Amino acid sequence: MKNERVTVIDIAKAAGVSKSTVSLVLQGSPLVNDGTRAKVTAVMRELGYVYNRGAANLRQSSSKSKILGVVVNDLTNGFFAELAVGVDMVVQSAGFVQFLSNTSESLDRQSEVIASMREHGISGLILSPARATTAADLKPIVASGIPVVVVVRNVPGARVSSLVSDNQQGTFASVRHLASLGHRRIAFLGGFNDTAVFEDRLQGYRAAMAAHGMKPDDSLVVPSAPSRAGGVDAIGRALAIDVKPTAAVCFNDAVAFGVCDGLRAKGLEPGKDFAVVGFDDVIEAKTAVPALTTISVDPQAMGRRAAQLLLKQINAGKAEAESIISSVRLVVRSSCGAEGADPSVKVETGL
Amino acid sequence: MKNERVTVIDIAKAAGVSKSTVSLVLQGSPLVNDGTRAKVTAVMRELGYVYNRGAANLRQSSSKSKILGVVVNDLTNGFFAELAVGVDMVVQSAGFVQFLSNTSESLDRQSEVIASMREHGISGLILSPARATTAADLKPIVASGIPVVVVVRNVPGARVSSLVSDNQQGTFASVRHLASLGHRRIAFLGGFNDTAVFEDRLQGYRAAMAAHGMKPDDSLVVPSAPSRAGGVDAIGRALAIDVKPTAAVCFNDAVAFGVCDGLRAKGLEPGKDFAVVGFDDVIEAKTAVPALTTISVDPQAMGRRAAQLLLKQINAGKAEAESIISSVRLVVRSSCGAEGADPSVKVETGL
DNA sequence: TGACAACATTGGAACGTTCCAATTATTAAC
DNA sequence: GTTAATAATTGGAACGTTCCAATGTTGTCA
Repeated sequence: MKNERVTVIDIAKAAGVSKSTVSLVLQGSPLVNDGTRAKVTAVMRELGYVYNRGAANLRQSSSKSKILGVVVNDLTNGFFAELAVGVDMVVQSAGFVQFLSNTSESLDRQSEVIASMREHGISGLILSPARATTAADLKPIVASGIPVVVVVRNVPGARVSSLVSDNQQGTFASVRHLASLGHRRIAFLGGFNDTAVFEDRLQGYRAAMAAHGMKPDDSLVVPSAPSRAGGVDAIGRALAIDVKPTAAVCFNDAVAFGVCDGLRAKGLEPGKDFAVVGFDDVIEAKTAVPALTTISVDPQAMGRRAAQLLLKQINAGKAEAESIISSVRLVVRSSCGAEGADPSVKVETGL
Repeated sequence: MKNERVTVIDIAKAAGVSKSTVSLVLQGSPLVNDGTRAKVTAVMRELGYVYNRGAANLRQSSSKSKILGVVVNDLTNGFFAELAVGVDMVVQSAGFVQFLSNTSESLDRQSEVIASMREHGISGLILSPARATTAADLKPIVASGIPVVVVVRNVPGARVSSLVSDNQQGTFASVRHLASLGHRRIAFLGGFNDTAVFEDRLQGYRAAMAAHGMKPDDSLVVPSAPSRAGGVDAIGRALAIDVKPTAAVCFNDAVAFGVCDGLRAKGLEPGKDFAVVGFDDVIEAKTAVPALTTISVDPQAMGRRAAQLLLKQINAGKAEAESIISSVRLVVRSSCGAEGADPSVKVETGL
């Protein structure tokens, strides 16, 4: 009972039909008589038959393996865990199963796991790329014709589909909200200024500043590491300029928390003496003191959407690259000093 | 370049050897001449050959598929995401790849994903079982001889290996710590009293109470839903008894947060007027106000350990069931009213 | 020169499935 | 009662690899 696999031939013998008929039953073909189908399925159950997809894949085109690859850059980050759960939902209900691997931002690991997944015959890949991933890194898998959907971070120049959140819209909404509260000196704090995400968020900030009649002032833009420590640093520098800001749009929530720390260290109360807005809506944003006003991106919905897009491409048989920008919404809490003050600026999430 | 797979035969032709030799190279056999090996690998690189593990698995014993299954009950919970990352680390460095699926506590989904993974030929399974999983649910996969390691929650009666955290030791340490701070009336709050985990934690609590000369008093044990709302409820009932407790060991961190809420609602300040200890050390425990004193279980280390155990069993070829209890440690913060007061009670994590 | 290792290489069968073309059984039509 | 059409079933080749037994190639020694 332990060593011997039950195969389609064993079933055939026991049911008194040929292996071809069993195969037909397995695929739910309408060609086979209802009586035989019933007998065959009964025998399968009785003998404890387990379908061997490996063997099936060998014969069929590899795009029918019913395996997806999911590669994320940091699974310890709640954002990506949620994303993975979203993917998992639609993957499961489509009868697929997913390889999931973590790269910890390492390009080498990323290449390795993608290669390994290819050997196992994935029919598509969802990738949240490690930092500094280039189109060249994706070349092999793209050339093989396996559909790829890149999420969260774009890979410029790669001929793959992408699904990123609307960074510009996000910071635009943040600035608009702060402006509606009367702020005129609004800083943009944190983030490495050599990344595409930074560029997008900064652009949304600048557009909104212009749209609300504030003249551009680059001394208000203070990059830093996209971390809590970076936030402390950035607010320190921002408060050292001539005409001090009264509010800040931060690169992400981690920076925003750091900004709050830095403000308190200078005797200022975030949400009261200075308005702070984050980006991401991490779990702590809700429970922190003060609760953080931020841009929410609903990673789980993004995961679902990415999986749907990928499955569509797999079924279509050809990878027509498609770019989707997923909308975001402003969540007003207390760190901006106006809890629930301006619900009109909410941008609804798409999907 | 898109449709045609490069096979071992193509390599053989191009390199002027037989497919058998190419296969030998693939397996790193010492039989093959260094010159030929070099030529073959060169040709493989040149033609962009991708090893087809599916075909290989067909020929080999299925325990060499280099695929592991990982099934968790709730990936949105940071605890399990960390666990998965731990598993991923050792899985990757062993050259394996993992299927990862989420069951959302659904037994049906759990059965489905395990069946699906079996069809894909996993050589082992790490399972964090959905609530109410029984030995019968695991029967098919256990009978097939595939090694299974159950983590976090035990499945009584199943002949599988298990790795759970030391629940008894955890609550024992909590009580000891509270006793060292002078508390005599210590309650045990929250948790469904029909689960094995509840039983374990309660037992540790009782043992410690006895060990520190406090007589058993079941009115101090107040079960509830293992959630924030359950905690509010439990502390309400606990404060209604004759001789009120002055401290509580909570079933988990969620309950502990609820207990803090409930205390404040009654005008009591947690950490000052009443000592609270949690269990799990979720991320928010550090940042909450007051920061939660709790029992930390290091899920990532648990994941690594589970994966190592499973790989060991796969390599051994036979599944000798093995039970490991992973030690935990008390993290003293401010909710117990004694930040850093008693470092001597720390229990070091194993591994 | 022949015998014997040691080393390299090889053809073919096997793994469990799908797919195709071919076959048989059943019914319908004239 | 023959033919045509439909329905149900079937054997065998194929998928890309591994493994086994067999073969070829050297070199060494008597």
